[in-house]
Amino acid sequence: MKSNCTNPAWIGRAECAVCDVRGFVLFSGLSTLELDAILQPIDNLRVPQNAVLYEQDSAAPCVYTLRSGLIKLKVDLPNGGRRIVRLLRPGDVAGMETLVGERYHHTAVALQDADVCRIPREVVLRLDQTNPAVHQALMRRWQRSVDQADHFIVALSTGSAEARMARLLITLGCTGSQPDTSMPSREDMGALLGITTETASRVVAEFRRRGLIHIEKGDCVAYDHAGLTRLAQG
Amino acid sequence: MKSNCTNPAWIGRAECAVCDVRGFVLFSGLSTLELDAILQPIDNLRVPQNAVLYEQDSAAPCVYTLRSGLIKLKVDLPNGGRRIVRLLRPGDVAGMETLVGERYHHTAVALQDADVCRIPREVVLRLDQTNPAVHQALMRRWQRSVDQADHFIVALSTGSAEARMARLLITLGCTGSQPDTSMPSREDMGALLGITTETASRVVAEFRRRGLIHIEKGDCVAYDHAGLTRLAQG
DNA sequence: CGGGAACTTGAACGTGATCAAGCCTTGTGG
DNA sequence: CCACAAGGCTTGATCACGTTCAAGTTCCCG
Repeated sequence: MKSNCTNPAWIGRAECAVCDVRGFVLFSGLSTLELDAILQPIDNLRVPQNAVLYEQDSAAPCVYTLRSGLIKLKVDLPNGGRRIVRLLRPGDVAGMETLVGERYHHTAVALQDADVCRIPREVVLRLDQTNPAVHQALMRRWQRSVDQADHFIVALSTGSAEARMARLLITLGCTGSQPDTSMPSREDMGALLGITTETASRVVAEFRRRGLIHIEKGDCVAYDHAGLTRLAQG
Repeated sequence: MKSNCTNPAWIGRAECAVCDVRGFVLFSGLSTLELDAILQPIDNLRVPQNAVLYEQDSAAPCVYTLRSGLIKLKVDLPNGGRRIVRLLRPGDVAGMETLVGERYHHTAVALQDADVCRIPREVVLRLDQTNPAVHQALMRRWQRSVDQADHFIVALSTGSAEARMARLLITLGCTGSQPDTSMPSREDMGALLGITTETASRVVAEFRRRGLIHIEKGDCVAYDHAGLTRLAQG
């Protein structure tokens, strides 16, 4: 991880003003001038795949906005297992619990190389109080977290393994941009859906045989979206 | 349901100032004077058991604070089933999605007779902008929703039926006050845990045989808290 | 090319779903 | 006050699905 925003010599600083997430992230309501004023304490970090962004129950001084990549929030279970409770994509915010509490509620790990901005709690709180647009954006983010959590309950923790997997693939595809998406490991899929790694593997294999998905080199897939939607029903 | 706060003749209006939830609900930061000024558009409702407070996807003009009782938020599944995604207790807020959106995301139904205050979106938004304490309270409520949703994923949708049921009973017991708590129907338990009504019934019966719980007249239980905790592990 | 991790596959087992009765409680009308 | 109907709860028998444990296999990286 390297830091940028706090380095006065970093010419990339200006990039924040044109940052491609700027339009839909926390500070979208700020003028370039305002933006510049608060950039000082903000760090831009690269989080390599599988790196831990923060650990559950550790002190939580900062929130993070995701500029690119994919991040999972997981919870460690008493019996040694783990459960993934959220997937964050570009534009999402991680660690908002710092705004009303002391510690992180999850462990955040990059599923794909990620690019994040680290923002001290105080900066967000101050902006939240002074700038209505930021405040509005913050409320939206919070509601978004709730919606995503609900989606995990309703879509990814309900019904047969087959139905859950279909819904997961559809959810991943919703990233929008490309028609194909990179796939998490079978182990992560298991932790996402509340099933074992083996079952995840079997279901994916079966989907492949039926021609519902197609795995190219590496980890990308193309869908028979209609067929998956049918399976997702239950 | 009868209305109170909007009725000028309602002497109970003063009760809001001494309302027992006042200390830990949205408006805890307001003076009695401020409180009085905003009371006008607020309705106090009684929601009988099994009554619907609001319907999923319907227009959402208001948020509701729960003063007493128990409310479930459920989602209807494409295949006809339903899944309960949250349980609200006194002090919780329902329908916060109205603050950033147009429609309710769940159907809210009273599990026990409930007493709620209905507050128009505009009132909350205005207070949120003008009163820092209200704003702070709102953020806490939002985070609380997220935490509760996470709990449903991690505790109530993970592991064997037995473990889930144990965690549910512990969660219900956490209401705190009495040592015994009223139990939801077997059907609701199923919808809470993502299992069938029959399995819910079997597990409860088995718990009873083992002396882990005890069901008195009506729908109240007393726990062997230690034993349940052991089962909850996995 | 070799070693390791992730993935795949198989066979046996166990848990929960399903379908189908029966039972108990509650409320209603004769 | 009893009888009966209705809905929720319980229980049983069977079956399917997912877990578990144990090999293989493939892929990737050094």
